[in-house]
This record gives sequence, C-alpha cells and structure tokens, in this order.
Amino acid sequence: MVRLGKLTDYGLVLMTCIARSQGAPLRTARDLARESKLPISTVSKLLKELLQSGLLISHRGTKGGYVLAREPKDISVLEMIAAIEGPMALTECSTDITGLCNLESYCPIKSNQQIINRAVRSVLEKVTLSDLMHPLHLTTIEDARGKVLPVIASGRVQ
Amino acid sequence: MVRLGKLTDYGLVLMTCIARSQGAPLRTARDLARESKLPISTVSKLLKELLQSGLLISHRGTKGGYVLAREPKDISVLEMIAAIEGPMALTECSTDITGLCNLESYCPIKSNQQIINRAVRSVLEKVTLSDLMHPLHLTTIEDARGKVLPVIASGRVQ
DNA sequence: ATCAAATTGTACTAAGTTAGTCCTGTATAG
DNA sequence: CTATACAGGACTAACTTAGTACAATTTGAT
Repeated sequence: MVRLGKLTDYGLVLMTCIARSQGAPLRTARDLARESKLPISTVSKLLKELLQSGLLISHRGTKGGYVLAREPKDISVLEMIAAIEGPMALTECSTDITGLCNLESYCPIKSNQQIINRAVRSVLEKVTLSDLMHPLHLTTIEDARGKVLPVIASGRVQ
Repeated sequence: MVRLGKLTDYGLVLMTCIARSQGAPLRTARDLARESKLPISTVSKLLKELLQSGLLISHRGTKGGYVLAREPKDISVLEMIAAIEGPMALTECSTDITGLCNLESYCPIKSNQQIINRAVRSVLEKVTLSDLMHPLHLTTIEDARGKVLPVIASGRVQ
C-alpha cells in the first residue's frame, strides 16, 4: 500500500515531540517514551537511528539526552523517513543501483518509475518538521503540474 | 522504504504492454507472460486483480483475453497501484478508518500525515498510463508548491 | 455436441521483512 | 564512585509478500 512502516510513523511522532520542546533541556529516551506512549526500547532504537542520520545531537551520561541538530524548518519529512527506512525508492528500479531489477535493461517502464519516484520524493522533501509542528501554516499544497489542493485550516484534510 | 511491491511493479509493466497493443485483438495471459518475461501464474493473478478494479475488461473462452477498460490517459498510476495493493495510505492514520492507530485521538501528527498522504496521492493521480507509454511527452513535472522538476527528454531522470 | 483455450476463484507454501526486546558496553555529571 | 543515560549489536516472533497449484467455468470453433 505504499505505506510507511509503523516505526517510521513513531519516528515522526518523536521528532515532533522533540521539536515542540525546543529551548527546554535535553529530552531523554525515557521522557519521550512517556510522552509518546511508546515502549522505551523502541523509542531508544529510533532515536539512535535518527542520531546516526545527523538529525539529532546526543549527550551521554546524567543529564544527557537528545536535541534537534537543525531547526525544524530545515529538516524534511524525506530525511526523517530515510533515517529510519533507508534511502527511499518507490521500486528497486529507481535506486540508481543497477542489477537489482531482474528485467534489467529491457524493462519498458524503468524510466517512468524514476519519474514517479522523483515526484514523490520531491513532495516529501518540501514538507518539513516545522510543517508537522504547525499544521495551520500549511493551508494549500500544489501537486504535480501545479494543481492546488485545498487543505482545511484546522489541519484536517477534507 | 516507501516502495511499491514487486507485484505492483509487474502490474504496471503488464498494463503498459496491453496499452501498447491497443487496436490489436485481445491479449491473453500467456501472451503477456511471454512478452513481459514473467511467470504465467503471476501474470494471471495480476490480471485478475486489475480486472476486479475495473481497469481491464475480460473475455473468456477461445479467443478470449484482456483489453483496457478505458483509454490510457484516463487510467492513473494511483488506480493501478490501488488495484494491486489495495487503497493507498502512507500510514494507517490516513485511511479515514478510525481505531487502527493505537495513538488514536491524541496522536499529535495525525493531521499532518493526512497532508503528506494527500500530496503523494495527488502526484500519483496525475501520472497516467499514457505517460508511462510515452515518457517523452512528460518533460517536466511540478512538485508540491509549484517547483518545476526537470525531466530529461530521453525519459531518464538526471 | 464436443473439444480446446482461456479466464475465475480459492487455497496454500516458502521466503523475506518488520516490529519489538534484551543485554552488554561506554560516557558523564554530581 | 555511582547512578543515569546513550551506543551498539544480536536476537526472536509475527506479519506480509511472492509465487505456485488446481479445480471450475465460460466460450468459440469444429
């Protein structure tokens, strides 16, 4: 169903939690687990992955924890997804790594998949953590070919 | 990695094959299996699913086979994906079916996921089977917020 | 009428991926 | 020195996907 894994979903929740408490001291894994109602082992694992992708900065020891590495507006949804799921590709054909697709060179729609993939990536690149924090600021979004999609002011999609 | 399943990929290939032979008589599963170099059992299964979603029309018996139910330009990539993978949602939160997400009502980014999902859906809705057949006709595509993505004339993405 | 070609429907198995847990090690503030 | 919190890896169970197989049904042609 072209869907994000649950863990990725949780990752977005955690990033939003951390972003919301900017200015506050470091957020610990336990702390975030309590706030997000997720098991601490899972939270811990996700924070590690977000750290390794450079989206978070950590401090060890007592009074340790995590902060955002950049401002929310400079962290894209695409980056967060990639941090947890690995480099995103809609199909293996679109990963630029040759030899993965068993239809190889005579695959008739390889180039099309790259087009689709690029469009999807681009959408996710443009939506940032800041947008996730402040849904009201994102009132419209233009889809491929410039058609405007109305997005309801409450943050809900009609 | 937010990717399509292999079967979906095959489904796009099959639809492209059928679209390319419009005007010709019905295409059989065996026929398409040979052309696409896929196992016939898999092809048969996919054609059934595409049929049930109303994207194909079938005729049984000798001289039977499949044709497109509509013109290529009126069949979106989103429909083809949905036919094989079920209704698309980036996360379970975005399916409009309540009770699936264990964070339920207090999930802080539910509405945002719906925004992301809608943008992605919209991109896939705008790309049609016709675009897959004639990649040269799709030279640029606009991403969310109207930024133009260049797409190389050869059909390859730079 | 009968046969052969083709779709229809269902059920099943194996493989791969994802979710989630646990344990040991390392750094640091007090 | 010690309690706290991150770091890294290994591991298991559950779920999903890919792929196969078979019997039933429909239909055109001889």
